[in-house]
Amino acid sequence: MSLRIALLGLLTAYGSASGYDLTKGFERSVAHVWQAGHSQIYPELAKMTADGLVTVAAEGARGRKIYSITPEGRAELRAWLIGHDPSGPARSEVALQAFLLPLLETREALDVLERLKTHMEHKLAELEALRAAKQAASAQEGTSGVRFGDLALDLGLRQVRTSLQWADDAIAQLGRQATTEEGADPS
Amino acid sequence: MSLRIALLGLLTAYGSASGYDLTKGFERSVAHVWQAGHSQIYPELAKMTADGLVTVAAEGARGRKIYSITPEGRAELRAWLIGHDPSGPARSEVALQAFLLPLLETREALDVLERLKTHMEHKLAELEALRAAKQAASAQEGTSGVRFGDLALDLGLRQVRTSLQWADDAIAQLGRQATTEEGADPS
DNA sequence: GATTGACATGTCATTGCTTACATGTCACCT
DNA sequence: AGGTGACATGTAAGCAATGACATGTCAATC
Repeated sequence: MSLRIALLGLLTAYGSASGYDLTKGFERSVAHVWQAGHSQIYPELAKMTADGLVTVAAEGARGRKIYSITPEGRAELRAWLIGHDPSGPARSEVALQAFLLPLLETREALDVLERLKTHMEHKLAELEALRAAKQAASAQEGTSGVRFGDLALDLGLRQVRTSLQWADDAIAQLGRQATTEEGADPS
Repeated sequence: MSLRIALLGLLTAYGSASGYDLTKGFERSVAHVWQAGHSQIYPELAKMTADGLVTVAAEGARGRKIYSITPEGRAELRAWLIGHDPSGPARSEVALQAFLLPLLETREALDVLERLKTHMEHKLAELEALRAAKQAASAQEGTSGVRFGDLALDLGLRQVRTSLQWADDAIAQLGRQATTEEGADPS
């Protein structure tokens, strides 16, 4: 269901777009919020056309099909935004690793945490680059107010920073434990 | 793959357990980290038995099968913890709603944010209850140090708090925008 | 003229996951 | 004796998602 919504949202933002454009859109702006490859997008667009949520407005060069959203599509999107209670299945590989970490020896656990931290630093850098790019783009036009995707980007940035902090604190905590263990048990 | 890991992890923690026990375990402790119903767990246990990662150690009353982890299973779990780079597909319905929020009118967007906030407050309460229960349990025994699931619970709590903060700030920001709009356009 | 690479759209097999169906045991209460 | 509800294990249909396969156009470079 959510894939449909994401597509309808992008289509609203773009006015009209091809499957290819939307695939690129997923790689860029929405990537940190929802993911989908072209092999999922093309069939979904076909289904949505059959359901009357989008239409092929025009066909361009190289078999390019340009979709645009229909009133039914707009209604569907609106209804989801207003009425949908997010219950997204909590599935996080990072959290799972964190959960199981005490199964490892302290040294090994520290290594894993360091790797996780590096990973998060990369992600933070990506998101900050994205924000910088957005700000540069919006400075050119005189647009003001909250723009498409801004709130989600802010949320993403905050969450990555929180995760980083957690990793730091977890490393410190395990580090303390390791040294007291050494002191208590100098084998 | 991650389901296998979660099962191996729980099995290590419990020593040995039936499919039913593991299903309950998913509802309780791991719920905020990974989810799975019994219809996914039973077949997976069968496959893992075939692959030699677990064995049926005993059969109890009511057809109860008690599984325990094998050395191969332990190795698999260890290898994943140490070597797996978490790349978990970023798919969050909350973030998607946040992303698309500017498509709504300010008033409607504020309503959605309030609902999200309530939702997050419930989740926060759940996690805090879980933490309280854990602390009570560990106070009875004299266990010290970092326990199974503690780090993940801490991460979860921090992330929910961050999300709540974000919601509050987003509400404030949209609220300001709404009042300036009224002032500029008193139709 | 040939190759490279971005553009552009699709299918298919497999795996993961959800929901519903289906069956049966055992303890306790009435 | 019958009902309820926790215990216990499975199967099957169908949707969602991934990764690999497959095909073809067009512009620019070599």
